[in-house]
Amino acid sequence: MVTRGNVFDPNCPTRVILDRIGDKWTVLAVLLLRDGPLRFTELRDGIGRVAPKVLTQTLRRMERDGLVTREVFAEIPPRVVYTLTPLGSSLIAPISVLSDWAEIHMPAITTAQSQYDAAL
Amino acid sequence: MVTRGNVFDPNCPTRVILDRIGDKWTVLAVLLLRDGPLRFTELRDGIGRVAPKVLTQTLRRMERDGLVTREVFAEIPPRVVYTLTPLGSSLIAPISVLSDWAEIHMPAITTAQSQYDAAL
DNA sequence: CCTCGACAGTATCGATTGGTAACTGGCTAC
DNA sequence: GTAGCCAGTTACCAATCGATACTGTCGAGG
Repeated sequence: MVTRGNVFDPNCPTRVILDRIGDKWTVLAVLLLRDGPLRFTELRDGIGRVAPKVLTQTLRRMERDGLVTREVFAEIPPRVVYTLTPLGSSLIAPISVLSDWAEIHMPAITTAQSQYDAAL
Repeated sequence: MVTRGNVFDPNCPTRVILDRIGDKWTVLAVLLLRDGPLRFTELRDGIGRVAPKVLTQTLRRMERDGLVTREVFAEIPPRVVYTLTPLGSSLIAPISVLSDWAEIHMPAITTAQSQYDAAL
């Protein structure tokens, strides 16, 4: 018997974790960092349209959760590099499965939506 | 070459879908419905602490996305049964992987958090 | 000399959401 | 007769999201 949380217990921290790793920006950040460390602007540009404030919040949370490391180089101009930790890397597989699902089933969902909307 | 979305395109609907299926309540609802159809209160009680309004919103969204069907029996007291569609069932595997990850790595994350908080 | 841009963010302000508490109607059980 | 079940809805409030503007330091260009 392994020590293990239970997502159906509202007081269990897995609830928070599940919400955290299901976060849109977190998912995209993990997928981008899959191929190696990136800088702040590289993440921002890779994600596309994200306010810097929100990206900072996301990355700080991920750092706190032990998913990424944040290395600051005291240079001019400043350089900050984000790297996946082993814990963060272990998320790549589950998240890739999820994003694959989203990409593959997108047409089915959009048609379901238009059917639903047309039935009103 | 299969028609397929790209989560890194901000204009692609996969963005929305990724956010939708990563939603806390959606994940829990899918996991609960894995073993068969459930009624509204069964879902509410299974999830634990969710406001009825929020659960309704979640279920309507899932219905619109084609993940669940909503059957209303015009009885007294009213009875509404939610069932996973094949599309919704195809989400079970990815989501189970995610929730397993959360349950297994919960200790690692909580220790990472306390280390981070202690370092301030 | 003076301004412009890069970088990694912060500050500020609305708009949008997420969530809580209270209410609905029709019945049934106490 | 009043209390509760069922599946929600309504009114309201707090937290969050997102867009825009700004910071400080430096090198490059005119």
